[in-house]
Amino acid sequence: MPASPAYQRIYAVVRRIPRGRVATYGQVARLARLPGRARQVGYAMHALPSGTRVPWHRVVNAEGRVSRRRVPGAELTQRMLLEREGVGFGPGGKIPLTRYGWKATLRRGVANG
DNA sequence: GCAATGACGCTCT
DNA sequence: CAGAGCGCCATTG
Repeated sequence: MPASPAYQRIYAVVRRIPRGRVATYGQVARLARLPGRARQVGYAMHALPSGTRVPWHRVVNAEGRVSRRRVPGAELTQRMLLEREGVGFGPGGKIPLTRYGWKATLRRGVANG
């Protein structure tokens, strides 16, 4: 069963995250035209199958940290994948979003900075 | 349909 | 900068 349309948009946005950068759940939600549904973004990530091509590991929370998950240790995997792409972690395991944050660019004629 | 859960974010202190 | 509280609402049982 295909994922919900909303999920498809979320995945589409996540796929646009460039390598070596990260986006926040809220950011992805807004880019997916689902403002305020940051939680659902996380839920969509949780619903991803193993072996997916969606770079879910490039999605972190607003604090620039890897969110705690139900399964301990899995967060280390995400961190590993990010470091492998060149994303650096600061003290406290926080990623400086000012440096590695994805500067989102909306398509479809939406003006961007 | 109802109640509980959750890979979150913003505001206030 | 760090911690606590409230709001958000789709998904799940």
